[in-house]
Amino acid sequence: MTSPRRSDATRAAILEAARERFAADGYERATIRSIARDAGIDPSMVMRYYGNKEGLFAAASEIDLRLPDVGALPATHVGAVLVSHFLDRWEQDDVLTGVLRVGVTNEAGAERMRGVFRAQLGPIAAGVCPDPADAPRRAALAASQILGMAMARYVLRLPPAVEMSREEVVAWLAPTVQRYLTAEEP
Amino acid sequence: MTSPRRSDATRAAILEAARERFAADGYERATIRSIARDAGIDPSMVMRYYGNKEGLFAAASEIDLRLPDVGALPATHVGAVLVSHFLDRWEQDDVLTGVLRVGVTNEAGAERMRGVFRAQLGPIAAGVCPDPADAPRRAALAASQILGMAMARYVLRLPPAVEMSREEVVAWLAPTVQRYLTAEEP
DNA sequence: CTTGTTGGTCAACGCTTGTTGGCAACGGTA
DNA sequence: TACCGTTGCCAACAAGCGTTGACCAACAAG
Repeated sequence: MTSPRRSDATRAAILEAARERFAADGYERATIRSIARDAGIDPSMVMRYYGNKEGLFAAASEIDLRLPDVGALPATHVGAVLVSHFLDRWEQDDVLTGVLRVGVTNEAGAERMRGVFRAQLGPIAAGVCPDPADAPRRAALAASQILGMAMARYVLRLPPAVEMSREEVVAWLAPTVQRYLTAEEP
Repeated sequence: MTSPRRSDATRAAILEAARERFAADGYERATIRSIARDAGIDPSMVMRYYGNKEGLFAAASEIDLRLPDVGALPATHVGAVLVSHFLDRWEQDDVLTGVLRVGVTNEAGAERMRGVFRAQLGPIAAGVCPDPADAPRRAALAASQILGMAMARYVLRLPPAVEMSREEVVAWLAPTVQRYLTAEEP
């Protein structure tokens, strides 16, 4: 279909540099010039390939949470599986931290965050919670706990949150998420 | 001691405008010029009274969580009292949203956040948890849930989190915070 | 070989930013 | 009255920003 272009390597280098910069600096301080410098090309190339800074961010912030199919596993382990999965994703993928950072001061980033929440976490909640009608609420509760730990551990770096082991975090957070998603009442 | 200066009104106007701008826009997009315009004075006045932009932020981001004395109330209600208190504070005080926004992209903001956490939330945890040795860990867990809900509800504005009633949020989050602070094991 | 398309650099644009120094008006004090 | 520190505005600075258009080299098609 789409034949490979000679510039594909450059495009990829730009995207990679953009992801790192957005993750490390947020939207405003991640300048097109610094991204271009990291990618080893001229700033004007970024404009040619991605239109403007917003377009670049849109391209660099595609998120796939790769959430597992929770229908296939015992309903009592959903919390642990989800928490564990999110810790993995956050440690492997700069984009998550990037979008979180950007979403806080930039409306496009916040909108992207809401989209991911609705399209990817929503269905999970709908699949495991008792009454599908309040699936969104339950998804939001679970998201609040997971986002909060990501903030504490990877963005604000509160010392005790950073020092806790992976297993410890999972052990404490899993019951919470499990309850938010499946408990009949608060 | 310190006699009132003729410029106290101006200084206060600057601080108020700064708090609003930092809360609404974050550190980078809240410009000294826009803050001065809001305060109805010249940008150079901001420099004279607060040195530079970082100094202004430092002055505008003093945080007092006004946490209640948890020793005085039944240990089983700590979770509900804290969650309820934080919702109040977040809805009344721009500074909290401001520092949260700034802390995400600015190191000074993150440091301020860590300071508040250690000095104000830490003692609370130490006062109610079984073993004082892991009070910091428990405080971090509680903070992660509270911060996460603040993000979802007041910063990212995930629709379901915004639409939930205050009582509903308290009902769901209180047992979580209670468990993080007082449960013997995860 | 010529021609047209693509990949890439360079220099500049208009604008905004934080920050600085000069200068005029004010208000107590002596 | 004359004086001096305070308060405020104004104009400018250097630096950095996103963005643009002209221009050159490499390549593919005819």
